[in-house]
Amino acid sequence: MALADPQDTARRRAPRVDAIRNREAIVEAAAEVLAEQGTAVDVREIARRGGVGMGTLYRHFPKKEDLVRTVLHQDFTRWADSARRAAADAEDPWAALTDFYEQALAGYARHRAIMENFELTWAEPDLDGIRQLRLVIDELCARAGAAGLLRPGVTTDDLLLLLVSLGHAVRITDDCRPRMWTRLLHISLDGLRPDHRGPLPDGTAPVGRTPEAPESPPSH
Amino acid sequence: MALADPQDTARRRAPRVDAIRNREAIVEAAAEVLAEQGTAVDVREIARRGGVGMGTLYRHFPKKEDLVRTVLHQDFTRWADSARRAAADAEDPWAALTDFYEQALAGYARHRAIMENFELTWAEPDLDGIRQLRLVIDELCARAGAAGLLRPGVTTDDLLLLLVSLGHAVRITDDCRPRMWTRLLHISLDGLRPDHRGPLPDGTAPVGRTPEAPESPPSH
Amino acid sequence: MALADPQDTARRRAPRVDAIRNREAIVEAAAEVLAEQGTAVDVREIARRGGVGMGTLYRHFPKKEDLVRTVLHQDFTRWADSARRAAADAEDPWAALTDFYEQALAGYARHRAIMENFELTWAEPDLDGIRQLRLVIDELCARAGAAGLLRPGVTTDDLLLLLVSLGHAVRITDDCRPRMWTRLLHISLDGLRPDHRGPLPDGTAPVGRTPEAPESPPSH
Amino acid sequence: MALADPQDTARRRAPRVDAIRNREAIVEAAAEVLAEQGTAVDVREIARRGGVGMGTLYRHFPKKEDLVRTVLHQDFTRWADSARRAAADAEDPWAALTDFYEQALAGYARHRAIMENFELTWAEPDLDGIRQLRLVIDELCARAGAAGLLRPGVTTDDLLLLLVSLGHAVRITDDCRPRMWTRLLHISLDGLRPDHRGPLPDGTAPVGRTPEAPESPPSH
DNA sequence: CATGAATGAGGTTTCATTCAT
DNA sequence: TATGAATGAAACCTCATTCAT
Repeated sequence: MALADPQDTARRRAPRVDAIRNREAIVEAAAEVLAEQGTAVDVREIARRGGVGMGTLYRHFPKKEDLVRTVLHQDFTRWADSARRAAADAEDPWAALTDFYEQALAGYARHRAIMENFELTWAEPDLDGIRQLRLVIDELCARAGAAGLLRPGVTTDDLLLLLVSLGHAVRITDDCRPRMWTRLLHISLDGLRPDHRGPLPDGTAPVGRTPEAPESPPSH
Repeated sequence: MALADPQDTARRRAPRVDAIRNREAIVEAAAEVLAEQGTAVDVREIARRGGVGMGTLYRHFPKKEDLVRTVLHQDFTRWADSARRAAADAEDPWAALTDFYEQALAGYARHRAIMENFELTWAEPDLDGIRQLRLVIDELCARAGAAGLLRPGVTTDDLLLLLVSLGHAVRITDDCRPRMWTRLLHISLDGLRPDHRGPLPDGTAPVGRTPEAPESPPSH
Repeated sequence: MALADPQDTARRRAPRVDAIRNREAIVEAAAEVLAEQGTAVDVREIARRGGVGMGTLYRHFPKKEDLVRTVLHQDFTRWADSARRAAADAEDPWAALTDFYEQALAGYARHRAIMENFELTWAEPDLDGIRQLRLVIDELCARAGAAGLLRPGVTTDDLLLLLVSLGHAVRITDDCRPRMWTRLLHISLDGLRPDHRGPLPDGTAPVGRTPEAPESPPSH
Repeated sequence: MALADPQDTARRRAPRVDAIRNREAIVEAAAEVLAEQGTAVDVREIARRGGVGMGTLYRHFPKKEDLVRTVLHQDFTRWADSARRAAADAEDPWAALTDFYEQALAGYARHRAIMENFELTWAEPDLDGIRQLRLVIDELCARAGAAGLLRPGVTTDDLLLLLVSLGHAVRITDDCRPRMWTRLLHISLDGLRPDHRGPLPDGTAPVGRTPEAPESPPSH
């Protein structure tokens, strides 16, 4: 049995060695290109970089979106995994949280496709890869909250939105002012500290002072 | 010279007047469309709404980007103007600052093209319209700082980046969770308060705890 | 007024001269190609024969189907018109009917796209061009029936189906046995003569002798 | 020879037996799919339903057309056989003929590929399967003719073309007006009756009244 | 000078056929 | 020998930009 198995699987798997290599090459190439250029890339560019023909690509991923989803799922998952590990290593819940942001922003904020699709978190909340990341944040939030290190009322959604928001900041400043975003992160994290006991708005009322004549956007 | 010119053009009244009207119609239509749909919009849609032909549009703006820049310049300028007025009306420097954010985010964050192109603030810092907005923020920053209402070390750039960053948050949550962003604004503004005396990073060193193995993004 | 009009229209129409010429060239090329090859043709072939670029074609006809419909409408209409004229010229109702079939089959049965789309007569009965043709047949049917020259119970639908059916016969024999179909037409028309008083089935019951074990098609 | 061969292959059992089984599986699957969807079907669908790989399929049938021909040959043959049997059972020559049409149209007219390729009867007259069907019709024709039940001059080709022609009628009406075609069959069969003594055209001259200006098709 | 028609490269997807395993 | 992955030429359609009128 133990002997037969390798052969048996070999028989079945023989043709697949190439396919698997190709699939991986495609996914890898796509991950590269999607990170660099976002989801608007030409599928041919992916095929070219993966060293495969269009047909091969479309055999593995019948629609461009399938490929994009696969890559995003993979990258989100990797991200979530490494974040989980880092959280486990952290000294205290607050350090876990700050490390998470630092590493997320230093690492994944350049991934155009990830950042592009992060916004779907609210519009289409169950994109599978994002869910995993949300779980990580959920836990970070709970731990810091339980330890009394987090401003009361802060939710996972708040932390997630902060992440996306800062991710955008990273992307737009990264070329010219490489770590300028760390200042913003610092500020935001301080705003999350528990010594701010002022209640957060419920997401329905305006913040700060209500403007009497809420300056409207250009009339167009 | 200064005398002859107006007369000369006045004599052939039609061209200049029409041209100006057309130019304005184009810019107005473009402002509308760019606010709604962002820079990816079809140029023909702009020409159609402006009631002019493609040729006219391209005579005034040889490249799509020229038109986009013009519109953004205008809209940034208008924004800066209204923000300046609002700042003058505010009771105190802190209220001026919070009002500015609230109104900016409630109003201009829906302007797709503005938000899309805000990122050029750092990549291409002299987009003229943005400079004006920056001046307004500069003043808000200075006033709040002088009144001791702002955390030490906060710069105009920080406030600008916060604006862009929150603008992104608005855009991605606006459809599903209309005012969720107010919570993030609250948090960030609290982080800007002067009771946070911890120094901000200089934009070169990592924030929080230095990660020993700064988890890198996917190797691509 | 009479003077102004030409100028006025000229002002508006000037640019269109080309467009109209192109549109006509496209339709003409499409008519050719569709007649020859049916609706499966490559759009580029049409553009090439029309001497225009793809963009021009798609400006006039945003979808391939729009172009196909336009051509079919035009060709069906022409057909219906000429058939109406021919019917008016015919000596008697029977001659009108036989002439119609003869001419239809000699002329339009080679038009692949027309024949392809004829089958939609029942599936999608209101394709506009076909309706006109149906009216012609309706009249032929009524006249012949009123003159007692047509077998009782024959309907427009019967005549239309006969036309499509024989059209198919024409297409498949045309290359090798050019006018073989005339024999079938002869036979069918004789079957339509009023001396056949046997009632036609109502389109629900089997014809001839009911097969005890109605030989089924291959079990697949 | 007859003895050695089976033994020889039996010794290396796998190749021949498998090959035959595969070939049959392919043909069967193809018959199914071709009947359902016509010749435009994707080859992979056939391989999938047959449970074989593309390579196997292409080993047996180097071109898609080879497979199509094989299937059509088989299906035509089966059809011819069952038709022959039915003809033998029929009470009289006329019943044999009408039964043949009724059954053919009720059964095989839904076989998309058969109907599609029936047209090759004249273009490529020696497709072997069709020849067999032709023989059946030949006999039906001869028997009915000999019994004086058929209009003089009617040929096997006429009957064959009628079959194809009505088959087309079946296909295009089957979905919406399931048995409408029986009326057309009735009419055509009546036109074949011997009381129509009018000579049939020889397939070269126009039928009915000669149109003075034989309305030509669109000038293309 | 205004018009809007024309251009054609470029994007995604399908499928008959070949070829490495 | 069987497998099914790989190939790549089309096919349809869009849109920034140019050019004849």
